[in-house]
Amino acid sequence: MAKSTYNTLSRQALLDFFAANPDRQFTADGICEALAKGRGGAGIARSTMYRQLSALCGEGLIQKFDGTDAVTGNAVRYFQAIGSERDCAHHFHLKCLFCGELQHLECDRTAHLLGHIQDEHRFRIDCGKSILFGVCSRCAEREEERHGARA
Amino acid sequence: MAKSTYNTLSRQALLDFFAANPDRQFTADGICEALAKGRGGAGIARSTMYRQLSALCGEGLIQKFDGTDAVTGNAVRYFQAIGSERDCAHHFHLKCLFCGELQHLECDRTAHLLGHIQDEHRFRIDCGKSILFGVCSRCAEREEERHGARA
DNA sequence: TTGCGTGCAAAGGTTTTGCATGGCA
DNA sequence: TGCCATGCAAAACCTTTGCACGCAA
Repeated sequence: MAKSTYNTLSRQALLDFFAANPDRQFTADGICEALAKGRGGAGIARSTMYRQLSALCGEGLIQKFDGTDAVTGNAVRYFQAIGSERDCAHHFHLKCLFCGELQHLECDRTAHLLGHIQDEHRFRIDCGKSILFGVCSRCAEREEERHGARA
Repeated sequence: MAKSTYNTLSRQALLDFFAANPDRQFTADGICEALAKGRGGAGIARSTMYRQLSALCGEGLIQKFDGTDAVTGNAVRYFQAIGSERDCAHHFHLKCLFCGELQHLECDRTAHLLGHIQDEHRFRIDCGKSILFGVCSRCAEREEERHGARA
């Protein structure tokens, strides 16, 4: 089962990084920068980064999904740890369009709706691949303050 | 309000195309090919395509979202018509990972859940930007047939 | 006539691949 | 030692931009 046979420094650095940031998502470039800083400029080459990320996805340790870079507007791939304790396959994920925060929606009513959709609408949702975008409470408040009027 | 001042052939071709395919989504490249075939090889340049798509998004006539090309695995942008009658801002969208079919989930229970998430979880979901991925009933049946056992 | 829209080509950003070298087991 | 993983550079991919020309109004 073990696909990656070698436990290299790059692999370990990535695993450590994801373990330290279980609830956040990153672009390949973002991880490169973060690791470069954390290790005093050593860093990992882009090609290695992508190859390792691809391998980790294959092993099911992280997941990848498509998105838009909030700053540049470019299409990018986001990568995020898959918590082993956390059963991300059975709850929705809410991502704030402004700050990028990812929230796990662990909620009975949502779980019930998933059952309803599967039973009545004949559609089995794959929560691990589904992300609901919107505005979190913090950013909603900030927006209201900025615009003032118009409740 | 009218952003696009000119009603050019390209613009009209795109509007016609989206009107003829309200429930499907396309990559910019896919639209280019489809138009080239439909118009006997005339077609529209890529740059024009992207500029028009961008304009139509700005006008709210179509929406764009990030995804992965099923064949190549490359990251792409999908574009889809926004039905004027249909209020896509207030219901979920289900996309089948196998056949790509997009289903509008117009359902009271789902609408209630949206209210619940906004009130209790303090998160305002933007349905127009959110797509739930999974497996539709047709493809689920097909998969069962193929694998046979394991009900 | 005015100026937006178009097409072509070149650039931009992200991700992948080839090849020689280096490191894990 | 054998083989995988790494790094560099070049390529591939999708998308955007610059510029001159054409077309809608």
